[in-house]
Amino acid sequence: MITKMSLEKSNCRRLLKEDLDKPCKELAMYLLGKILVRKLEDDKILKGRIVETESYLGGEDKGSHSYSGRRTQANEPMYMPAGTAYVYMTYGMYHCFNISSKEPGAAVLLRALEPISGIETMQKFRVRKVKSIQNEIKTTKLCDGPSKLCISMNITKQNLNKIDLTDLKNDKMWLEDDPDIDKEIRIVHTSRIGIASAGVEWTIKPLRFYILNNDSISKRDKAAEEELDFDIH
DNA sequence: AGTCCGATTCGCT
DNA sequence: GCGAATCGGACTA
Repeated sequence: MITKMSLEKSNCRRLLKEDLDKPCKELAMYLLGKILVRKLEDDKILKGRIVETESYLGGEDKGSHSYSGRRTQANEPMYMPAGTAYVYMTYGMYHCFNISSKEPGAAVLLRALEPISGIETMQKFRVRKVKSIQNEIKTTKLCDGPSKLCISMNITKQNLNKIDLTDLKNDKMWLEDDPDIDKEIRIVHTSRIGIASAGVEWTIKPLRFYILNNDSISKRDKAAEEELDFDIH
């Protein structure tokens, strides 16, 4: 019994400040394959493997909330130390969850997770409010979007904005190494989603990253995937 | 105090 | 593929 516990512990190393203290783009790629762990009020544990991320740089990045140095109460977490949660509300009803990077004003948006555990609980959070459709959501569709993953893992601004994911005293949400990660994963680099108003130049920059052939991706880019194949063969 | 809009999702066509 | 839902907060005056 004791053996099993220590085994689990060594397999699931919690990520620390030094692990996340990386430049934004580097952090976005580093986070792929890592496990996001959420502990609910009732001690239920939810886990999902990070499979899609986006970098939002500071300063010159027209797609970023911190474009041209904009700094407000709402985007303050983008300027906080690496590993800080930046949760904001969008469209008046959804949340997006970011992790701040080493550079002030730059953060990584989590766009998709592959559900690992607590899937029944995620289903409950995702239950539709409309009565007409009540069929179960496919597991791969539970967290295949930035706001869907927030709903599934009960991530809200009120809950978790500004928490330090690397603080060992924080038991609400943190990151872990994935003991089961496939070492052969290939990363697709492509354009970001939903920032058309930032203009083409900043939309087409390859600042979105996802794990090739994963079923929980929000939006595949077949052209970029073929390019990747070409590069490798 | 008023306006404008979004790093989205969902249901329907 | 399209339009509606829905509201906090930045920005303008």
